[in-house]
Amino acid sequence: MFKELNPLLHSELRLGIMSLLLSVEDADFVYIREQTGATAGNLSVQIDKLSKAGYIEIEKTYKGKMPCTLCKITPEGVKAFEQYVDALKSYIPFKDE
Amino acid sequence: MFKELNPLLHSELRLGIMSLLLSVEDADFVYIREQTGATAGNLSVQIDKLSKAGYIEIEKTYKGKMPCTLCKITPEGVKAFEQYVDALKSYIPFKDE
DNA sequence: ATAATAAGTTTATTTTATAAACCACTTTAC
DNA sequence: GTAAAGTGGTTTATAAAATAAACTTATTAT
Repeated sequence: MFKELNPLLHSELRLGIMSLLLSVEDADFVYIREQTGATAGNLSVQIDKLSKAGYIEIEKTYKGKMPCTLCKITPEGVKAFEQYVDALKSYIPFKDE
Repeated sequence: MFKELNPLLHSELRLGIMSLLLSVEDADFVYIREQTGATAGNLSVQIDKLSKAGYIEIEKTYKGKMPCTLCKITPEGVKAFEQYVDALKSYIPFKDE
């Protein structure tokens, strides 16, 4: 009847991160924080979870002298997101308006 | 950028309950438990939360001599569900296939 | 009468999300 | 230079949530 919702994606902030990363080549920590409105601590934790699940890749670089954490969605991440959306459809009658 | 996801609805079980109740006139506790696969304890708690939020109405009746808890979605519940779906769309590129 | 089952509820436990506190470094002001 | 403030995060502690286990009350079967 209802498909299981991947708990790693069924989280407002993590879903936002993934949604954002789906639409860009990559994004840095600060940009993601600004776009999602998350606190740095929360973002750090959630990014780490997504990374450990293999849904995103993290590259620590520098922008000038400042540290810069780049995030990029992986193919597994894209697949998991698509499956999550598919599962959601079992709960929700979606129509594009 | 991303709309807020009503935390009361952004829960796998509660979303399932609401989705189910949207499609029927009403449903009893046992039926909801069967359809969602939830344990009775979990279902009891989540139904209570939805009820306290005014999203569903609970009527305690009897089926023969057995207690029977009937649930029915309220207009506020329908509205909240629709808003939740709308918010979800800010995270997810939905297409009907 | 006793045992098993049904329909829930209450309570306790585990997990999760979130924020507060902190660290390393950089820039700005004196 | 050195102190103060700011940037980019991480770690740790707290609050909230989901979930299951244990319990209650009544019913049916033996």
